[in-house]
Amino acid sequence: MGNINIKDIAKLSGVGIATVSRVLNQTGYVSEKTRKKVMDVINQYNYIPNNNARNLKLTQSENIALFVKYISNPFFEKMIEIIQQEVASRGYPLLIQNVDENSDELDFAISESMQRNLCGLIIMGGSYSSYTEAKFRQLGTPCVLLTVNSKGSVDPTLYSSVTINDELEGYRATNYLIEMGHRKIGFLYKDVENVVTPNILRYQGYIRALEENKIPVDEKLIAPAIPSIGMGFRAGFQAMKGLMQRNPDMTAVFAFSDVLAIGAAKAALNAGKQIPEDISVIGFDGIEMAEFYNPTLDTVYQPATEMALSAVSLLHGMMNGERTQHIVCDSVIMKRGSVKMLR
Amino acid sequence: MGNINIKDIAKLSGVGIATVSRVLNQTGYVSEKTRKKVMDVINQYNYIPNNNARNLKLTQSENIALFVKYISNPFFEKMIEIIQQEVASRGYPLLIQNVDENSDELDFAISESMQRNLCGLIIMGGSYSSYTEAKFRQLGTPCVLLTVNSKGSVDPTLYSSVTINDELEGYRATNYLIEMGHRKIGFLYKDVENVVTPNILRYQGYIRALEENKIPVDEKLIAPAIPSIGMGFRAGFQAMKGLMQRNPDMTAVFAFSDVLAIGAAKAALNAGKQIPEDISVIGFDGIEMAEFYNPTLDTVYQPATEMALSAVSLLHGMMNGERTQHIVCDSVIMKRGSVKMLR
DNA sequence: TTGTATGCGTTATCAC
DNA sequence: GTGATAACGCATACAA
Repeated sequence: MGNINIKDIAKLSGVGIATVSRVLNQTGYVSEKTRKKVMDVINQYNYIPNNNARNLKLTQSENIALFVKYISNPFFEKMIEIIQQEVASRGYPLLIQNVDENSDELDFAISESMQRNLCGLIIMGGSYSSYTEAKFRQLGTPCVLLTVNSKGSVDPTLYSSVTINDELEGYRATNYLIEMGHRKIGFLYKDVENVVTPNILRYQGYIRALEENKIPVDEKLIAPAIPSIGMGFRAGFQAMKGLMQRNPDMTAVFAFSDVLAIGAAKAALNAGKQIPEDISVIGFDGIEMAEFYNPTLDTVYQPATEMALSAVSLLHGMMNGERTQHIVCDSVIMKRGSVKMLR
Repeated sequence: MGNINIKDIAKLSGVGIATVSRVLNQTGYVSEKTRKKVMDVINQYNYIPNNNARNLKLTQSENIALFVKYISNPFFEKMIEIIQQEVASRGYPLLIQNVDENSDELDFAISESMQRNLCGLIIMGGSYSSYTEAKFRQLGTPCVLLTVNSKGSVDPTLYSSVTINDELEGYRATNYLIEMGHRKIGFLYKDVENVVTPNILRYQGYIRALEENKIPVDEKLIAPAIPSIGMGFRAGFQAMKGLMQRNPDMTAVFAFSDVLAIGAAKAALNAGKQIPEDISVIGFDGIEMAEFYNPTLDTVYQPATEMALSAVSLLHGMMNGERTQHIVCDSVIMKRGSVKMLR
């Protein structure tokens, strides 16, 4: 029974209800003697204050929430862990909420924020669209967008963000392949209708790199992973199979995520190809798994730790009245064992 | 500003506060005309009821929480996703909480449960120790343990559980290697002092298989992954390096998780060994990544989907007054490309 | 069918 | 130093 409340504690320790509250919250004066007396009772009965009542009274909770679109994305794992630790170290509990594919992450965040009186929130994943100024105003709670931004369509003082320059990094990765002598470069991405996500931006970077190098863009080389299979290994595997069939002369593949890249690599290996001898593969994200794959995968490494730390730090700052900021982190191309110099 | 409340809505729609509440909760009678009128105002002002107040009043929330020890364990990913979907499909929001390494998951759950008036909870990961009857009684909320149990030290009507038989599966995996002709079998596990976790049970199964087959247990072949490095790929990598140095004649390795197995495989590959020609590797869990590794990894596949579904189903049953249950699922040894028949 | 009044467990403002 | 007591926003028994 968790039915024991502050009134019970007050009665049991023979003091007033306000005194118990003071002991609990270390606010106001209370003599050492009564403090000890009350604490004893609290410990004895294992009393834990009810947060709902507390939050209701304070019209604000001490809860920070993390909304994650696609919580099973391995790239998010590390960031989730760090965010959790950082938030905890600042004395707040972290509520993690998965946002399912069909929900709008900001709408969901607004709803949850109002319902739970959140004091701050981080949105990770998601898309660049659907973020309107009205929504941020309605939210009215410090908010940090992680890995996405609003593309400048919203007053930037309404939220903070931590991102990378997806278009630029996609451009760089493609350029790297081109510099290594590749011309027939496949691209694996996730097709989401009418929604701007990081992978679309990376795709744009891919296109730009080709065009700047006067390499014709070939539709056949571009493979949207089948949405129904999701964004996992299997999607990369299937997409790569089709890609190889359509393009026997393809020498390299750029996948918009490491997970997709690993699926693609497996498909190539299964087809009897060697990596990188027969086909080069580069992924994106820099998840640990890419490092331990066989062969070790080249990838565009996003500084996940730094990004997560920045996000929490920005949020904490905003909660203390500091200004919003928009941080764009640099990625690094990890040149390892899966891209071969041609000729 | 989320400062708009039920009283405002009542005033704005020219009705009483109770009527708004009735409209909101679809309880009691309310004429279609006023219902519509109220709904219009609600939509217009984007009113969202305050959950803290609601939960406080109801002395119970509609929140189900999932406590995960080591949320970054890839094996948990899929289960988290399914649990989230299942819980949502039953109309409850799911709060996911990571339990950090140093916290006792049950203590944490008790505290959170009381603070938030949870109506049900699932604990995933964690250890077999520390679960006492007193704690479950204090919890007083439907609770399902997933992947661990209390080892019979607690009245089984106080909670439900969904597990596999870790000792037996560890035994089977080892036996499989022995049947394939291996005798020098390394074991990779995570050493946690004085705590019984699934990996200790798998270790016991390993020992039993050796003993039953009259294979001497060799301390040199047993490698605890360094705790400070964690349970990730890197830990498996490092542990395997030491293992290979100490045992040049080792022909097979059984890792207590796929993640550890992948790290170990990479270490073997880096040392110039072929898998499975020079050394066989088998993991545990059956994460998707094992299937897409190169080579495809043999593993003890845990029915993650089934386990997650069962957990939610049991919890839901308990919330409706049904009895507790203790489900032990069967694992399957996936025989793929990383174990070789010796001679 | 609708409105009023009470209490859920806290915190904080007062008096004492 | 301490103890009543009024909110916080909502659901509901009860009266109308």
